Amino acid sequence: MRKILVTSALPYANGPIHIGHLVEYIQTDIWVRFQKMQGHQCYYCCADDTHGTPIMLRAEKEGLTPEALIDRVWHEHKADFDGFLVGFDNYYSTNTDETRHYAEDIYTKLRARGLIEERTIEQFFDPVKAMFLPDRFIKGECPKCHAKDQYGDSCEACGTTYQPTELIEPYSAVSGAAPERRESVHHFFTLGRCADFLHDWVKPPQVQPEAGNKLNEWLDSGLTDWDISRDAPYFGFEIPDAPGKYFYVWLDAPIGYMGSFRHLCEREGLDFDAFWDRQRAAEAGTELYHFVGKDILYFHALFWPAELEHSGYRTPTAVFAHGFLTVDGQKMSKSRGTFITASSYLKHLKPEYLRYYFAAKLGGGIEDIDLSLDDFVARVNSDLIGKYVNIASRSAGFLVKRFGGELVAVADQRIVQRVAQGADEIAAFYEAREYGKALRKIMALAAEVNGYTDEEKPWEMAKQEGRDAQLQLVCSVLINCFRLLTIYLKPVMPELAAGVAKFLNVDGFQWADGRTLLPAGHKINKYKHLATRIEPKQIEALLEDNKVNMEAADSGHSQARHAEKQQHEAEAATVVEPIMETIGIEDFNKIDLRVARIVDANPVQGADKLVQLTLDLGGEQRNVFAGIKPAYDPETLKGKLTVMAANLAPRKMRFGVSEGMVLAAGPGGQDLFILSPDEGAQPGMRVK
RNA sequence: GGCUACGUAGCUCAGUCGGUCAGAGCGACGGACUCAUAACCCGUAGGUCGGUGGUUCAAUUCCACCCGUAGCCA
Repeated sequence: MRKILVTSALPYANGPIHIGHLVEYIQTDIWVRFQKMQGHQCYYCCADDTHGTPIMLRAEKEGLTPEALIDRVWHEHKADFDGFLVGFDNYYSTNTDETRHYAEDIYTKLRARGLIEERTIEQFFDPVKAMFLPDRFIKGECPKCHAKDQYGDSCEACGTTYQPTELIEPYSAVSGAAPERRESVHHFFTLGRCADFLHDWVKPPQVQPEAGNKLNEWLDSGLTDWDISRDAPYFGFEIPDAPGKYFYVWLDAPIGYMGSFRHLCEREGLDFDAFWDRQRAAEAGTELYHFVGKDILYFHALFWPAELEHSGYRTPTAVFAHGFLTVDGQKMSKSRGTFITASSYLKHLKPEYLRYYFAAKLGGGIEDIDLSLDDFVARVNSDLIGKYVNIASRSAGFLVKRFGGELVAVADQRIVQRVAQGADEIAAFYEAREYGKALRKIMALAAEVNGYTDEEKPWEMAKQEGRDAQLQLVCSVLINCFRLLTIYLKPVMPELAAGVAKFLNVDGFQWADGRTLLPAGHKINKYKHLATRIEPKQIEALLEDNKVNMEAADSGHSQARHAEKQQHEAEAATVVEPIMETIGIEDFNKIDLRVARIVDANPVQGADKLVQLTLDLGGEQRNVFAGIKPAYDPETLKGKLTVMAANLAPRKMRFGVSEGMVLAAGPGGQDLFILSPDEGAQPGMRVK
């Protein structure tokens, strides 16, 4: 049995969890669930990252103490993670005694080894707020392209990077005051002296090959020492032997992994040292893995192992980096509504759909992944509902109605063996974080099972005399295959798997259960829908929700942080059609617009885009064909109020006569939005 | 600017340590079926594998350069 400790990067406690963050937590959670299913001892620890200037200022702005702010955000984050079935063994905070203890411990040991140096540096100081300013809190004119209001580290207009001291007419983003330059003593971790160790360490399997390239680039250009202290006022841990100096948030963030695990150990009586002490960990053979975004590799694959190595702790077994998330091929955008927060997603859609889609896109590398919304809907619906769930749906009815839900033995059936034989390959894919390959394999097996069903034709057996035994066999085969596929999918879709366990009348699923089958005589329960399809409307509503949310969203500039950069997206200008030539009121009045109720809506046989609408105008009913099928499911339109052009000449179409036109906006396809009047409007009312 | 990735069918992506590897899913089209959440099954899709050169008997797969996209430059 392996003994494994796994972490995801700590989310910063100044903003909500969004789907960009979730890539990592879902990726990690799938891996952890897989390890647990294997019967390994595996712990998943994480925490909120709570320190630093942004938190301090944010709390002040909201009239809270930092402690109150981080407490509130902790509960928000925890609820989001619970909602997405991210099963931490412990979700903690960095602002805790445990984390303080290890921060001080590591610092003290590094210092004893002569790896901490004090140097005087010059920094911008805000005379009004009486505080030193991080680069991000200084703004000014870009020295190169002269764009105004650029941040202190880089220009968003021309992309140049520079020192804050190079800004023209700098000002404090906190108070607006002109900053002064002041000297201060800072503490540095002399990373440069760890280069030899890091050269050896930074390579597979500790890091992925692509990550190794990047890290070597940094190594080869020489490591500069790392400034790990900040001056008061600062929300964080005071440095033991340096009053008024605090640990920089990035020093104690990874140490939060230790703090969180320590807390878990206290609670469950685990041996902390067996996972962290260099000697003890080597003896115990424990493993330590960090899942992180590629943007924070520097911290996790250079600073962090160097700190650990030189303070007597074990180094990570591996750091697994992943890429960023784009939505429909572009950075998440608030104006498009694709900056989707975890909580808003959960209001509209099941978490496991996103888990499935991310898993389908994830591999072991550090490439970015794209959430293509159309593809998301199509993939979830066709893979999960059409292929996988359908297997249960098309066999359970016969079994329950005809045989009291009782199964017969199927071990000798070829298709069952085929599915069972996939287990090792799929397990290897999960282990290597090649979830996309795992799911491809699982769905290929599901397709084979559906093919088997079509060959056997159980529905014919059901109608013929004397073929009961055959029918029961085929359906037992299908249920057993469905069970195996569910075992394979469980790391990705734990809740669905739990539903399947109930349906199949079993306790639950471990990976090893894939080596056995349901025994003859086992009875399953009546089948109820295990999952429903995603309607395109749900996606629209989700995007709409997040467009509204943007006002409340924080500008979120802070230190480099997973997915944080994605908040700086450029808002793409929407192409607006030119306004047409001016008309008089008399021209406008020629168009008779009426409120109409959609009393019936049906797809048109033989037409891809048309929906046949029956519209009630108060007194009369109209038949109207509207080309809105790609955007609306006819079912969802029934009963809605909308607006129609009522005096448009009837037009004969291939499918009948259209007596008017409903009003809709948008470029077409799925991006089509029909108008609807506010509450209180009645069918037949004239719109003017 | 330097560096690192990526650019394969309408869409989302596999794949090639150089030679039957030009693929899958979705969409589309045609057919079949009706057990199933109009799901499932079968067939069709002719895309110069970003562009231009080079190496080679042979390149989508190696090299160079160019174009485009993303990221990194602590």
